[in-house]
Amino acid sequence: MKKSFPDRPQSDQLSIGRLASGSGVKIETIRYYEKIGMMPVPKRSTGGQRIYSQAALNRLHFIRRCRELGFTLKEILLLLTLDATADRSCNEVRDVTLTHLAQIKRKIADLKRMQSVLSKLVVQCDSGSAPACPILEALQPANA
Amino acid sequence: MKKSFPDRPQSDQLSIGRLASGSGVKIETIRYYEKIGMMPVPKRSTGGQRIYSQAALNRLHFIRRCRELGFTLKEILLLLTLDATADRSCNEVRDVTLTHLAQIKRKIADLKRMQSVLSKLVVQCDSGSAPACPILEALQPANA
DNA sequence: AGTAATACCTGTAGCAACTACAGGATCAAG
DNA sequence: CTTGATCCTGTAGTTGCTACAGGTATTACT
Repeated sequence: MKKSFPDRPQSDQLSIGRLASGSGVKIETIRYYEKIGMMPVPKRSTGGQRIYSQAALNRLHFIRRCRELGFTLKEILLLLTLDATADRSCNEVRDVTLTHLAQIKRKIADLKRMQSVLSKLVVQCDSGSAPACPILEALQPANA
Repeated sequence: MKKSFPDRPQSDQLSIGRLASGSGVKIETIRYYEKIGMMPVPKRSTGGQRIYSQAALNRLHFIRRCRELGFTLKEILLLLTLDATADRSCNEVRDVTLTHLAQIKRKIADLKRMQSVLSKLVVQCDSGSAPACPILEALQPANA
């Protein structure tokens, strides 16, 4: 009775390949996520291949976006479980995000310091005023 | 004739512990560096314990500073061999550094983007104007 | 229906740059 | 001479993947 396409049995039945191309997460990474418990264990075809639902795609999207924003998998798992818990978890989500934001700010500050140090060294290098390489000299413990 | 201290046999003879405390690099890390060829194989005492020279301390210092500036071990090894090669290696050192600087700039830009996205989300959260958690919603693929 | 080209499977090992044991041996000091 | 600190080797864990190898399933085409 159901007019299901043979190649796309149901619109919410996805092979791992489709899930990968649909989410921008590589196949190996999806299997890895399954292994470490980031993604639930999916159904299998009679031949043993993984079959995913739309919900899996949503979850993967969420994970990918969070990763792009620099969240660790642990943090993302926390966000996902908070999401499932629902209720007044908003504050906790906000806390996770704020903590993460603080880390980002620290990293930016660190990188800027590096940038400034290295830029100065390169400028000295460019001026060609030094007899030896000023970069190497600057990194030496002293002129021992 | 030499008035050498028993606990510091020669001023340039260092145990791995002293090398560690003197350089700020942990003992395990020093052994790891030896294993992967970042640090040369040191002499040993009759009992088999590692004995380092001042030169080893200098090298470790150099490595640590470069690490603090975000260079990878591979890059540092390159810098060290360039240093040994001496000659007109200054340009090559400059190239390594410039490449690294470009990477740093890219990282800063990425982090700033993250920061801006996350900050906006938290602000929405703070306003309390949303019915559900705006952070989680924003990360969802759509309002499916 | 047959066959070839994909796509998928499991399991393992590798990457960077360490860190953390376990289970001993050695060394310095009282 | 004994205690306690330091050191030894070797292995496994961390994070977040990626890359095989060697085999099975599915799909597309004729």
